[in-house]
Amino acid sequence: MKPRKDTPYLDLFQIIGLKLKKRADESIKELGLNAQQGKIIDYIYENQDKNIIQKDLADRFHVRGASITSMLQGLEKRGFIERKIPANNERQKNIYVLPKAVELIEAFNDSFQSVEDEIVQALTAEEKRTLKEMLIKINERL
Amino acid sequence: MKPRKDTPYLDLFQIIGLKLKKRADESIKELGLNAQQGKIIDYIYENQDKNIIQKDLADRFHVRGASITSMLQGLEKRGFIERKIPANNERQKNIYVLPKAVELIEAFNDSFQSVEDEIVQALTAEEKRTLKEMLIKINERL
DNA sequence: TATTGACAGTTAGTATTCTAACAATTATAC
DNA sequence: GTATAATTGTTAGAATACTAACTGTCAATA
Repeated sequence: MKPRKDTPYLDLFQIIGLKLKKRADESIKELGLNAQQGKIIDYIYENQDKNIIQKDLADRFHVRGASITSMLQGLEKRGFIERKIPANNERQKNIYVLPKAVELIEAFNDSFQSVEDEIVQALTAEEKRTLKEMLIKINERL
Repeated sequence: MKPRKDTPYLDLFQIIGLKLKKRADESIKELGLNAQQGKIIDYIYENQDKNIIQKDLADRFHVRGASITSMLQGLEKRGFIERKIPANNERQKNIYVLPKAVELIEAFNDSFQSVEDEIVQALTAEEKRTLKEMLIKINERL
């Protein structure tokens, strides 16, 4: 008899990832944004002094350049961010957060923190440390 | 100074989840299916003697009923599965895998197994056990 | 048994991400 | 210096999952 195929890690990561996405989306829904948009605005806000470009966002969030284009066009149209072509390289666009978005950052960071807390609520401090180490190790090698 | 907001677990789960989705999709791409379709076909194959209905798939894979309808319509049109309304309940549809799909199951299970192995490649047997326990605990409470 | 509510699945329309092909700019190599 | 290659971002079109509204069927109850 052939050994049963089983992929518990793959399955668990997929399911947990899906659940977290839904929780995070739900938690900032009232702000008119989804979790991905919130995370991106926060990242731009924290790094806009470093002249980040769209490619940096694509790398950080593991999505394609075309997706970033589409997302940022939406956020720009709604007045959350602006994009400026820097003087030294006309291929690029630097990204900046506008006041309308800055107002929201604290609120959705609080929301994300709640989801974060839910994830590890059942773990001891020791377990949390171990888990974080393993997740980092897995992510690095993937 | 206000404490820095930080959500390493949320971020790591999202990134690892995304990477795994892409790996799994890539690994069975040549079979003309994506990972989700492969997982669903495998699940149907393993459970078709239990008279599973579309709702079971929605629950197992944490997607909406409408998404299952759309996915199964596609798989049915391409000859991978069939759906039959059972005699005892005309609201439901039982799902069965057709030979065309059965042929592929072994191939994409091998592919999924490779991705599974990549996830935990850098962990010891002890660490793997610990990780699995923690993931299960997290998933249960989410 | 008639009404009401729950359940299973579908449809229409929206949002997000993807791939592939492309344009424009900058870097590299000869 | 010029041709070639790499980089950055955009567009068009496809795929997938979502919500909300809907149909039809079954279950509960009064």
